[in-house]
Amino acid sequence: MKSTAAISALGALAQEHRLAVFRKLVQSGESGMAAGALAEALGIPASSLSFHLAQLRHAGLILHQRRHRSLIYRANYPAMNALLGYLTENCCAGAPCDNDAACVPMEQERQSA
Amino acid sequence: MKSTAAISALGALAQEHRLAVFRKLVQSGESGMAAGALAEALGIPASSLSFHLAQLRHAGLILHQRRHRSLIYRANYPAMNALLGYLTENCCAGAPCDNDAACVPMEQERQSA
DNA sequence: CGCTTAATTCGACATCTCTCGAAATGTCGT
DNA sequence: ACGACATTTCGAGAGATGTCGAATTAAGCG
Repeated sequence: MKSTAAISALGALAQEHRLAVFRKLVQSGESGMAAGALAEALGIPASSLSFHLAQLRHAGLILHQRRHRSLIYRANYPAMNALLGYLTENCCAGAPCDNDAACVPMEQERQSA
Repeated sequence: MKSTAAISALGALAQEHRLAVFRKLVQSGESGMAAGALAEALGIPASSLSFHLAQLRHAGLILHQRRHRSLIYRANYPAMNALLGYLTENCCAGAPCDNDAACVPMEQERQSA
């Protein structure tokens, strides 16, 4: 990961609403959440949320796909892993995690069914 | 770590010059670097650098102490660990590193003597 | 096609951020 | 105390970011 990409990703997460959105998407796992559902859950006006989703998307931290009339957003786990990797390699002493567990979707949500 | 602290830390790192400063301080290990040395190494005017150092300091990511006429800055490793911990816990699936290695100073710089 | 729902884009505004020279502050050597 | 050095604070301007209602685009249903 290049430092410009890291800066984009850090900047995308460095905002109250966007961090909340990203956390929510991580919690919702692979199935993700529709924009409207996010807006209601977080109490953010649709147009404001749309702005923040675009920022997260440009930073590569989230992905979206259309399902019927809704746009479903979900966390891009590999991107988050790359950010964590960048930070541990470049901003720590290079003594990070050597297991490859890292950043994976929260499966427990899905397997509850 | 609270999410407000995480946002401060993320915001502090989400800037070209500040990320460069922090990386430089990580590289320089426990001994740190003086503000002037940083300014010269990174080609940033003193007053601009001072502004960025203040941001990093307010975010808790760096520490400083006076040595003779210079102010020596150094990375606050525990703060960086806390940020990494926050991100792996809240923005990943809670399957982070379970070893406690994490973020430690780059000792190889010092032990070269 | 026309209607409804879902979401984005536009536009205008307020606010925060970054930059950097000049002035002020703090520290040391003599 | 004075001069020189290291750094910060001040101040003003340019530019980026966040907000959100209104208008627009897109998808599905009858």
